[in-house]
Amino acid sequence: MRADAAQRQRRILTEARHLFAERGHDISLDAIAEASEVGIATLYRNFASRADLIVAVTLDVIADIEAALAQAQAAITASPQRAWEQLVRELVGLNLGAMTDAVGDASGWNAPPEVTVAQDATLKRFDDTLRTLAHHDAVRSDLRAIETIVAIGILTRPQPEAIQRITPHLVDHLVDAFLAWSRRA
Amino acid sequence: MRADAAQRQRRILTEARHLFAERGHDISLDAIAEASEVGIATLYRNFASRADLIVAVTLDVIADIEAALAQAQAAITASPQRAWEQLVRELVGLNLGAMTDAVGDASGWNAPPEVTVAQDATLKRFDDTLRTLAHHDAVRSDLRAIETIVAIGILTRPQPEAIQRITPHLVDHLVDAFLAWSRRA
Amino acid sequence: MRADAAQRQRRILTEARHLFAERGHDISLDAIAEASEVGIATLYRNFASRADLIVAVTLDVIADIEAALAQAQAAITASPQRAWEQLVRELVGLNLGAMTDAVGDASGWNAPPEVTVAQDATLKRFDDTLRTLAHHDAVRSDLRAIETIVAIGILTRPQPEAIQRITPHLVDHLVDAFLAWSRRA
Amino acid sequence: MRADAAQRQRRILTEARHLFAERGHDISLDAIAEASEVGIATLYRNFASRADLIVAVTLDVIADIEAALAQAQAAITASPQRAWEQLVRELVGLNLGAMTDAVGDASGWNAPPEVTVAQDATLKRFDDTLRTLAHHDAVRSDLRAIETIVAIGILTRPQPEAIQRITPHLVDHLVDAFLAWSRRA
DNA sequence: GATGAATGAGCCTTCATTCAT
DNA sequence: GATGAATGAAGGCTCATTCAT
Repeated sequence: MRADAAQRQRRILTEARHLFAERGHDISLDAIAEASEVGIATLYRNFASRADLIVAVTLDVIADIEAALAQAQAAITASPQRAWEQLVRELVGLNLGAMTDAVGDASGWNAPPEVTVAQDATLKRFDDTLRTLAHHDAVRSDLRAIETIVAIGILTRPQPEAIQRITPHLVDHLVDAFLAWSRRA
Repeated sequence: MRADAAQRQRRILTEARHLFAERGHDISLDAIAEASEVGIATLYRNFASRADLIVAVTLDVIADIEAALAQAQAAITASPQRAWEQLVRELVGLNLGAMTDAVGDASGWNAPPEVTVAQDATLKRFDDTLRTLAHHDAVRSDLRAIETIVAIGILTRPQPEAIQRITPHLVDHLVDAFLAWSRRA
Repeated sequence: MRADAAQRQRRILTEARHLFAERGHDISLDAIAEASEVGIATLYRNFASRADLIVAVTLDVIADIEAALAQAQAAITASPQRAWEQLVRELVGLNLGAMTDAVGDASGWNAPPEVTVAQDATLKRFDDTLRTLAHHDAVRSDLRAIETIVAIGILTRPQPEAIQRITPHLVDHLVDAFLAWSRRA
Repeated sequence: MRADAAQRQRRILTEARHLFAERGHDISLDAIAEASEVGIATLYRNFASRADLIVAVTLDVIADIEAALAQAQAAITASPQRAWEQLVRELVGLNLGAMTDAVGDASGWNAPPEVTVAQDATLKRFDDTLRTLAHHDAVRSDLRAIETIVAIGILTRPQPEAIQRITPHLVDHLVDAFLAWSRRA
């Protein structure tokens, strides 16, 4: 049952991340539970509150950012330019915007220590990577990790489906624009 | 009496637009009524439902886009480049993102005819302007009005205050990036 | 409608007081709303939270205590002994126990200022009355208002109905016991 | 193994009794299980429902009342007065009020046969004891066992901590009052 | 016509109870 | 037999919308 439970928790987390990404932050926990095919109380056993669930999803996203960073760092020596582009596209794929959305009821979301600690560590590593990239002239030297993350978050914030349908390539274009800008001295 | 009523409706509209921009789409109608210094029932007399209010605000925004377009068109002869930049910055000032946010419960928002008609007219005029600008090499020739509008909407979507505090110039940078991209052949 | 609303608020308050007294503190707000013949949201319009409703009921009870005190003070000159007994019996009739019960989830109930202010004023007046009574040898000189109130609260705490049925006169006896004790030097 | 199981059941029972006494009737079964250092399912294996647990605790209390009675009966010959006072103080120490509280959701608690049988037996023995005591002029002749039990239950009902802090000796005083009353012809 | 009050549906959360290992 | 996990029903509370003055 241990394995079963872990798997279920994973499913809830994944489903939550999907739904935050797809339908924005005002998705109900009931909806997440249903999508995960569990009762609402099971969701609560795994995540003690809505805030806790958001924290868990955030940590999950941060872990993915870490992974993307590691990959990028390994790729720098081969081609800094390509490593940077890869990294950005990887981050775009993570739906960071969904978290910006989920986190920000525009009201005060005070990230708990677990999050800020992980966040700070990741941002530090990211800034290190950026320094190396700047050294290789792959990015402008005044670019900061936090800016990059937030920028990608802004660009990938969940959109009403209608909008996505009408302008399907727009986000790609904006990412291109950001990439171009990020490289300018 | 007529004037009084019109003024009141105007105030509600303005206040709603402000609040959508400042506090995002989950602002309550009670809050809007209070900010407008009218009873909730008066708000409902003027706008039959939340959706209707959003429609009205959207039309208001579209009117402002029209005005910005007119201004731009007048300025093209003097300097197409400057006219384009001015137009974009004007649109950024309109908080288009607030509407993207208000409209998009991500769920099905079917714009009513009034909106699509106005929208289509404005988009047409916008596309005309873009054509002229492209002719003067002020923007890339494949840029479309809808893309521009949505792009600026994405960039100016209301952010959690914390994020604005941490990366205060980011939106400006992204607008710069978009401008640069929009000019490339 | 003003009058109507005030009356409705009064009805909710009264009904809440009754139900707290009859069924104890874990009565649901839905039940109170239903007994008051209003929707749950109306209850919430009048009392912003469960805590607020309890506060209101408490203030209502305190007002009744004040009235009982005034009556007692007027009656002292005629017969201190009778005045004291009257006062105690009056307080017993107020169902103070219901409030002890409602207030005390055993967890921390921090009385808001409105309550403590009213409480303190009433206790002060009560202690004055007790001093006068002690002076006339109608009560023991070491008796304090707070003790009296709490004692009567304990004696009149809502009981399971079964218990009330089996020992119908018990509370009267306990009140007699308290009265006798209160008079001993 | 048998002994182990019995001990575990005993521990749950004791812990439940403690927690009912300390934190009132709205303690959760999870909390009781945790305090007993068993899983919730184990608690359920031993006591099929919350009601059953309350029954068991009640029987446990009744057994303690029996013990107190036996002690009292043995002490009567030496000094009826002292025996009576001892008995009352013993009963006060049993936290009968916690049970009144746990039992009484004020809603219909229909004591199951096991309880009524034990209860009736104990009440009978208690009434016998009272008769003997009355014969020795140690208590009033119209005092009944059920009244005594319920009275002590009322006086020892768990109070909000704040109240206990403010009037620490009150329960003692009320017990004194009851004792005095119980002796009057 | 403007207002405050009323309403029910829906959300987050807890808890007694059952199930599967 | 003991355990942790799963569940649904219910409670406190909010909000878009309607009603009565």
